[in-house]
Amino acid sequence: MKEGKELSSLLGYQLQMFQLAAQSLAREALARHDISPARVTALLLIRANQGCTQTALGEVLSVNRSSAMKLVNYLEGRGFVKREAGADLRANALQLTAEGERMVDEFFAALKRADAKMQAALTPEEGEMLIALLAKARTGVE
Amino acid sequence: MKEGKELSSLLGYQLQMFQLAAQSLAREALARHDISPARVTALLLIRANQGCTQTALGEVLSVNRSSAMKLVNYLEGRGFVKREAGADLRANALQLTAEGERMVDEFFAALKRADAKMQAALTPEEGEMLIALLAKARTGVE
DNA sequence: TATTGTTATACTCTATAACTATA
DNA sequence: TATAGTTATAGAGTATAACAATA
Repeated sequence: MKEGKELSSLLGYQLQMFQLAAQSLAREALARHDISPARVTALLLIRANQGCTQTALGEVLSVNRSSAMKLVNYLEGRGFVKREAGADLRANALQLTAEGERMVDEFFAALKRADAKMQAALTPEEGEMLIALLAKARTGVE
Repeated sequence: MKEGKELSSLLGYQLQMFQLAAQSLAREALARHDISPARVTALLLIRANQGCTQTALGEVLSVNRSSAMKLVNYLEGRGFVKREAGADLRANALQLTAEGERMVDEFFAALKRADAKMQAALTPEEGEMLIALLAKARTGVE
């Protein structure tokens, strides 16, 4: 199957296609832990923002309150996250449990290995450049 | 919300986050045509590979035969694609209809506009570099 | 009044397994 | 035997709308 010049020149297309491959690698790397890349991302975000609310977490991940709740339900069910009472009694202050703290390091190491595979065809400099360009481009959209 | 150094340095994370923003722009750009970016991608692939099979289309898009079929059902229902008999009587040879040929140009123009917005924070050279790096990285995964 | 979390419900996308017709 | 398409069914993931508690 050819892609054609037009399709190849679309950033959106290259993004989508590489994301498919990247997702697959990340999923594979986490398979033995039986957790998805998206859920590990949530865990890493909670660790970097202890005490944050479900709504704030959802905003970063571009999902609504309802979906954020299901995400936290799952992480709580696995024993990685606990909901504590915060200053605002309406909101849950999210915290990692001891188990969550321990596992998040393992998950992150697995993602790092997947990351290396994603960059197999790139030099270290190109890999850094790609990460930097993605981060920079994102600042222009939000 | 902070991202934390670890998360920011993950290619998989930057990819996922930028993809969310990019998807949103592409969806917006196509909203008045009531079609998703993924379906337009399929249309563009069929145009670049007239006579291809559903299975081949699905492989490129990383979906199975069943999902590829639903995709083609939709495109056929919209009148953009027709299933013709090929040399292999088991397979459908996919072709764009006249309507499909006409609309695909409009869809592509809309995606081009979304693409420009995705690159708003980048110089033209950086945009080209990003596209090239994504394409190059992908070759190393497959 | 506005916001957080929650619940119930529905929609989209994709996967699996079994069937058919060709090869 | 193997492959392309099809069908029926099920599973994620997400969205919407309405409700309770708190701000």
